[in-house]
Amino acid sequence: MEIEFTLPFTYDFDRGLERLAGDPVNAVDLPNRAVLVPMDEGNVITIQATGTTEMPSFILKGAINEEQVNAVQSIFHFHKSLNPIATHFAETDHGCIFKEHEGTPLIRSFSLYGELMKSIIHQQLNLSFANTLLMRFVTDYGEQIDGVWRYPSPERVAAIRIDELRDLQFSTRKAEYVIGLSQSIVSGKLNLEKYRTMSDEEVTADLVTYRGVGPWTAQGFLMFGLGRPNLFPVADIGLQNALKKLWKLDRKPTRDEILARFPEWSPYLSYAALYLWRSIE
DNA sequence: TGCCAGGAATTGC
DNA sequence: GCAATTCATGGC
Repeated sequence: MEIEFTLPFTYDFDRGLERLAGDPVNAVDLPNRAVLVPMDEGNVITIQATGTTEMPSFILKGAINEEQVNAVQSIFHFHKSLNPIATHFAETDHGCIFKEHEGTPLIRSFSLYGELMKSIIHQQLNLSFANTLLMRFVTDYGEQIDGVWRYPSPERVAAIRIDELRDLQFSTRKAEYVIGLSQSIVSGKLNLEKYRTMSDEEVTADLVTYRGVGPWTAQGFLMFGLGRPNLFPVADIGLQNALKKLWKLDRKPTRDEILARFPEWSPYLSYAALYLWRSIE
């Protein structure tokens, strides 16, 4: 199945793609403006941009049914206009960062489980080393099919011994978190799909009961896993550094200084966070 | 070289 | 309860 379509709103696919390219697990082809999406059903869908930010158009190839087309359109935020977000930030008068990233979508992760594993692995590590660790995890235990890496199944990870991950340079705790969460999924206690219909607060309250998941990880999961628009991980070092730069401070902003801006950015806190992250990449 | 990194659990008072 | 410490190792 091959589909061509246009979007009736501003959409900066290239910026969205740049962000996806920062994750080495993703199969992104920046020069050709394309990305491969591994689907749960086993096939791979290709999205390629053919238009511009102002006149976005795309070719979608490889879907096996209408449901997959809808799923992908939801993942990429093709289904709903981004214009209200740009309008909102224009009115809050917070400058150049939000204006500059106008039309940049929050593209969801292709796997809820993968997003959770990635978040755990990224905790408290510099991005470079975190990505090295993540790629070791995926290449050692996952599989590459049709040019795209897939995360291992929770079943596979649940059976890993801690010392195997230690050999990949995971800390003991990080190994325990990754394996333990996978075991909870295998047992049926933790059901990530169930979160899709729950509120941000309900998902957070449940997620943080699991060892290895704190507020930062829960908020990241909501943003990038479920695509929720109104979260801002105040504990995030990257966001603190981005605000330090934006506000020209000689120190990182305090929690209260950040919280004071929430009313202006709400209900699009996630986009404020996304654009701030992009501003220091 | 020493501090920091897109945190969270554990310990100590 | 809340602050300090620990985890682990690469990056700069």
